[in-house]
Amino acid sequence: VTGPWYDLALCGPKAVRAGRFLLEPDHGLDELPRADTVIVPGWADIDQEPPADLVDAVRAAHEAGARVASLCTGAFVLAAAGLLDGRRATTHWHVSDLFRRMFPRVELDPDVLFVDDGEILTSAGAASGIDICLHIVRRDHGSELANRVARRCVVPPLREGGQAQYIEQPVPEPSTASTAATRDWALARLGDPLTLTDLAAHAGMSLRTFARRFNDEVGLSPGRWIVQQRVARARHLLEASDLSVDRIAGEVGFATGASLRQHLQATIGVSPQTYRRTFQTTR
DNA sequence: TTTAAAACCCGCCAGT
DNA sequence: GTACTGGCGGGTTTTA
Repeated sequence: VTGPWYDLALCGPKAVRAGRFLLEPDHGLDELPRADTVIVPGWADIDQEPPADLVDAVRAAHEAGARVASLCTGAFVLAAAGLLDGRRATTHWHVSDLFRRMFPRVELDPDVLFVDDGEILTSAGAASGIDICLHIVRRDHGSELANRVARRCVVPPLREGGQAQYIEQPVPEPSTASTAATRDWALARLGDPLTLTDLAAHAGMSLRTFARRFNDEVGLSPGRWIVQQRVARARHLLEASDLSVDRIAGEVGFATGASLRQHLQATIGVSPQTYRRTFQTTR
């Protein structure tokens, strides 16, 4: 199957400078309501009102039935247009406090890479714009094509975890960031059954404290982290080995092949066989 | 595929 | 009062 799958146009009121580049729009803002999908990129002057003509054009596009997505601080434009009122949304974690003050009616989730609320989508900091665009491709054309696009761009088909793992932790003192040793320990025996109780015992903490520290330091719960590590290792084995799916499942610590299938389906939306066919180097 | 048991997660709260 | 710990309940997810 070959493209083009989308017809891309850059729309804006005038040429804009983005760092050292000058972006020359193909169309004015009056073209926006004719689009199927409108993507609003990061907005520089977030503490000022976005231009009224831009806000109006985005609102008009939405009313005309367009799907509207924002990248990074582009969420401020969507919010100013009222499109996010009462909806879940996200933006760059660094500006989440300001965003909350300016748009209290938006249900802001600063912990995710992107939010898909049907016809309105918002994404977090710069690189998560790639995640949301891949997500849109996946929605429109399926996982297999999305994965091929990801592969072509040399990015992961789907990143796990939220923004929290990228936020600087105020006090990650090596001696006190003490789930790190337990994470190494767990990775070394990922193929064995590992329970939260085992991990907490290794760290010398109660279940509750271990889970809480882990969340603070990693941005994921222990259980999710373990599954994510197992899936990552399984993906590697699917790409690089000829082992059977059941064998790989056992190898990375899933009790059954069914379990691996289910988690792979949940994280990247494909079966192990499909994944292998897409990513295994030709032999 | 379905299902019951086990494990996990997280808000809540009392104790230090 | 504040910061942290850790047990509990029960809703959710995962396993077998």
